[in-house]
Amino acid sequence: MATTSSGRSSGGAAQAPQRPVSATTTAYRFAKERLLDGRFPAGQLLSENEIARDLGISRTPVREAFLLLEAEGLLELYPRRGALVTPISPTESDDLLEARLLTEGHCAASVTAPDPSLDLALAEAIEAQEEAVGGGDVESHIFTVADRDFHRAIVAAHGNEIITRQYDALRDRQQRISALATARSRERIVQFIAEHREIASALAAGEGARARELIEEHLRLAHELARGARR
Amino acid sequence: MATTSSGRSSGGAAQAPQRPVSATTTAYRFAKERLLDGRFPAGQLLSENEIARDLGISRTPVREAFLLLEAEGLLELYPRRGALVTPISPTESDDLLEARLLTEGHCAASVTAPDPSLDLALAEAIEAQEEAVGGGDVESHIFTVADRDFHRAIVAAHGNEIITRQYDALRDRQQRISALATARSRERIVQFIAEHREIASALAAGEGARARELIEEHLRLAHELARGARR
DNA sequence: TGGCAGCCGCTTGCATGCCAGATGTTGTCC
DNA sequence: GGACAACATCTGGCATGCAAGCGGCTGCCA
Repeated sequence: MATTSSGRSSGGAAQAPQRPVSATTTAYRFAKERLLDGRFPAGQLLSENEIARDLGISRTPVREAFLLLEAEGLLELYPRRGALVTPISPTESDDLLEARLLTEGHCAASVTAPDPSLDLALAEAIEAQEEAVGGGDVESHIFTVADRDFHRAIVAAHGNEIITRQYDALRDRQQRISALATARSRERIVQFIAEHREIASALAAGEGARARELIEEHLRLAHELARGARR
Repeated sequence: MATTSSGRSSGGAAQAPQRPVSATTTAYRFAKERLLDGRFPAGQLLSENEIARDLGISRTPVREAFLLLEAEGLLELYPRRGALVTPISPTESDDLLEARLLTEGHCAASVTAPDPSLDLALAEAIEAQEEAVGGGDVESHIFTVADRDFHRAIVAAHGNEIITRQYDALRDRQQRISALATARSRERIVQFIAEHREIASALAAGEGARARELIEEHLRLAHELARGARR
């Protein structure tokens, strides 16, 4: 129950038996990281050859990674032409917001009694965010990761694996969009954290319905801010 | 807007420029079809070689198809061991029901005014089901396909591509489960069609909230029946 | 008879090579 | 000068080959 992301997890290393990491996984992580943080910008054409060369592996595993990324909607493969970084559709951001509202709202609302392990996960995520802010680390990944963890914990606590998996895919896509635009002012971040606290305490009280409302507000606000920043 | 399924569509052929169909796609369709209809039963170990031989292609495209199917949750790849047809978890059926209730209910409820093109799609699906029943064709795919079309139309009409895509994945997984068990008595099918009619007319009247209730009832009933049949 | 070591055959992982489709370019002709 | 045809060169699609991990079988030994 600890994988961060879908499929070939990149995070949550732990100290597994240290399998040498397959070349396919290497290529997958390499490309996905760049797709999500914007180093491979939407509309760019990628070539298997180039990435294979960069990584010192053959085209085969790169090709496999591309296939996976296409299935996730991050890449579009055009036969004998190349791999296009999926353009961000005008409605994508709205569509994602809707899907998140639906999913997170549902999962939050299903909380009707305190759940200590959820509370713990939320507390940890909040703490991580505060540390990031305290350290002036507003730009780093830390904040983003902790934000994901916070929201993911709510969904995961609901215990529906299928929904959780689909939710992870949503976050991946969203991360790519927000990489474009997120104007992270310190005040906003502080406010986000405050909202997280409120949400967490509603859940700790077993008040799922209230948590749902707070989450919806929170997500909408973030959405509006991002939209503003993108313009 | 006509693809039936996710990714490398298997249905909805239409008469595209008749691209020769890539070997990867061939392998993908071949395996997916068998995964969904139960000819590759849960727990079975598949081998790239065998399928490649059967299809008269090399292992490479088969391997790529397997990767895609793993991403869809239909297969689990174990390094150097083989591909295991994902076992059906005890909660999978419940999880799917919940996800469908959430998604379909949401999309249906969003209908607040009549939508002629939705009405048409629903009518067509209902008609196809009746034809199937009339022809005594209760066991055939026709009924299943039309059922999918009916429910999918409601989700697709909502216009959120991301949600629609995820919904398709849900249906794929569900099809695999119901292939196991669906006891199709004629009376039940007739009843299902009647319920479809009710849902369609609620939507035609722009009464999304009512349609939602009907859908929820409808799905729960089907779930219960399937559960009973599976025991 | 029970346990264990070594082997054999299975599997996939991945590199490589060949080929065909697609595109941009150049040279020619009007 | 503009249009078109042939070419050069890029791309990926897929077959093939080799190596290495893993499991089960066999045969030895206690």
